[in-house]
Amino acid sequence: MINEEVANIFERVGRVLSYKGKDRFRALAYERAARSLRGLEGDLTTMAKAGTLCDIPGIGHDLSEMIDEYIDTHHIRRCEKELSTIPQSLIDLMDIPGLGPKTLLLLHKKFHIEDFEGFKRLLDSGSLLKLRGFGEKKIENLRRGIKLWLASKQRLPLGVALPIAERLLADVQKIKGVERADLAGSIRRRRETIGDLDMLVISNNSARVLREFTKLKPVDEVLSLGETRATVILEGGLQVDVRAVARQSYGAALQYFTGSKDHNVHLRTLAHAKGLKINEYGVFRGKKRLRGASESAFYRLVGVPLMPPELREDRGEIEAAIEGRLPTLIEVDHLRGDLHAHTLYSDGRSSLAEMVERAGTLGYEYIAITDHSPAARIAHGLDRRRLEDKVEEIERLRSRRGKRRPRIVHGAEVDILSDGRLDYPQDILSQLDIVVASVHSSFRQSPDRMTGRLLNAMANPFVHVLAHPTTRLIGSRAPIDFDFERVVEAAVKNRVALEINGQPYRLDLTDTLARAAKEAGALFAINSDAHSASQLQDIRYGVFQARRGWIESASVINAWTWAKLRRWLRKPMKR
DNA sequence: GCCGTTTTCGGCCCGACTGTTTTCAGTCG
Repeated sequence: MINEEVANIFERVGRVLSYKGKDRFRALAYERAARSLRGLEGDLTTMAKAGTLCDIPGIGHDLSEMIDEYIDTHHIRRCEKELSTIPQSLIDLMDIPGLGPKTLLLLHKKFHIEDFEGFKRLLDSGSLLKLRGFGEKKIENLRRGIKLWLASKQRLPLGVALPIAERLLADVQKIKGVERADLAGSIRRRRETIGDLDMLVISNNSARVLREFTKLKPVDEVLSLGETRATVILEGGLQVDVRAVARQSYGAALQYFTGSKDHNVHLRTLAHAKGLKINEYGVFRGKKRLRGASESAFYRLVGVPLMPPELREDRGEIEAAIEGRLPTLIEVDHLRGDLHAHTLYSDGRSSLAEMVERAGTLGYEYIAITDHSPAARIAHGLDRRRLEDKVEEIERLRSRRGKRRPRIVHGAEVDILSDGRLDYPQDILSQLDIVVASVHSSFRQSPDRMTGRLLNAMANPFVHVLAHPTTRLIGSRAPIDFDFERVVEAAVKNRVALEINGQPYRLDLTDTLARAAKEAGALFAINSDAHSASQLQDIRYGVFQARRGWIESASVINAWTWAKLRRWLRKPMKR
C-alpha cells in the first residue's frame, strides 16, 4: 500500500509550508490530507484506477493529480521542489513539544540550526538567553520538550495506556468536589495507540480540584496549572491534560475534546450551514447558547444522531448517522467465547485448567485452547505425541467438569509454512475442533508469494480462522505485504473468519482493514490470543478495534451461540 | 489546497496557558 508513503510526503510538505508561514491554510490542507490518507480503508492505487481519489475527504483536484503522479513515477515533483527548500532534519524538529515553526525559523536564521544535534548544542551553549523573548524558563521548557520527545517517540499501545487511564480516572473521581469525570480524546475513541491522555471534570471548585489533581500519586511533573486546565506528566512519561468544565457545557466539552479533529471540523461545517456556531461551551445561535449539557443533545441540535466515539474519525460516520445507517457496533458483552488461547503446553504461562476456569468467570459459553504447532519451536509447538497428551487432559477435564461452562474446544494455532502448507498433516487437522492458522516466519516474502501462501492456507478445508492476518507488531514489526483484497475474497469464498487479535501490540486486523473486510462480506473472530489467564481480558482491545472497523456482532463468529458456531465449524460443504 | 442548500471566492476554530512582556507572541489541542 502506498497510502502511508503519500501521506508522509503530504505531511512533510504541510510542515514545510507552516514553517515558511506564508499560507497556513495551505499547510493545514496538506496536513489534513495526510491524516485522511492514513485513515483510509481502500488502497490508493485501486482508487486512482477507479477515478475516485477526489471522494477522499481533503483530497481535491491538485492533490489527486499528485497521487496519480506518485503512482506513475514514484515522485511528486511539486512536493519535492517544496521539500528541497528546507533541510529535512530541520522539519523533523517540529515534533519536539514547545518548538513550533516560529521558533524554529528564528533559530535557523540566527544560529543556522539544521538538526537535532545542533539544536541541543545551542540549548547547552547558553547563547539563546541573549535572544529577545527567551528566558530561563523557556529554555528549560525546550529541554523538557526534548526529553518528552525522546520518550514519546513511540506512542503507547491502547492496551498499555487504558489501564493507566482507568486507574487515574478512578483517583480523580475520588477528589473532593468532583461531580463527574470522564476520559476524552483518542483514548475514548479507543485508537490503537495513544499519545497523551485527555480528561474532563465537572466541579464547582475547579481551581482546587485541578490543584489536587496535580498532587495525585502517579503525577511526576506539573507542566501547567490554571483555572480550567492542568497538564502533567505521569511516572513513566505519559502526558495528561485535564480540563474543568461547567455542568451546562459538559456535553459540548466532551464532544469537543473527544474529537477527532477532522470529525469536529466536519461537524462544525454542518453547524455553520445551519447558522449555528459550536465550540467546547455549547451550540450557539448568535450569542444565545442553545444547549450543551449532554453530548446527545449537542449532536441533535446540529442534526446528527449521537454515535459511538470509536466511529468519530470523519470516515463517513457523519453521513451515515444523518442517513440513519450507522452500524450497531459489537460490544464486549456480546462475545460468548474466545477462540485463540495458549497454555503451558506451548508458550502460555497458565495451565489448561486455569485458562478454562478463568474463561468461566468471564461468563463464556466456550473457550478454544489453541497451542502452537511444531514449527513454532521457540514456543514449544506440540508434536503428535504431546498433542495426544493434551487431548487426554482435555477429555479428563471435560468429564470432571460435566456440563459446567465453558465448553472446552480443542484447537491449535497452526503455522502457515512458507509455501502455504499447514504445519500439521490433514489427519491431525481433521481431528481438531478448530484450526487457527497464522504466519510466524518468512515475513519478508514478495507480495505475490505472500498472497499465494495465504490463499493456499485458506484453501485447506480444515482452516477456520486466519489469525493476526498482517502479523504486524505495533512499534516493532511491519505488516507482511500481500494483496489484501484477494485474501479477503478468498476468506469469504472459503468461509474462513479473519481474526481481530486483541493482544495490545498486535491489534491485527487494524481498524481500517477490518472495515474493508467487512464491506467485502467477511466474517471475523475477535480473540485474546491470551498467553496467561489474566490476558484473556485483552479480548476487549480486539472488540475496540472491531468497533473502530464498524463491525456488528452478527459477523463475529464468537458472538454466536455454541450451537450456531458448532455448525459453522463443521463446514459440511467442505468435507 | 479544499470546499460549497448563504459562497466557484473567500472562508478555513479559537480559547487557555506560559513566558516574557507591560499588552503580546507562540504553542497547543
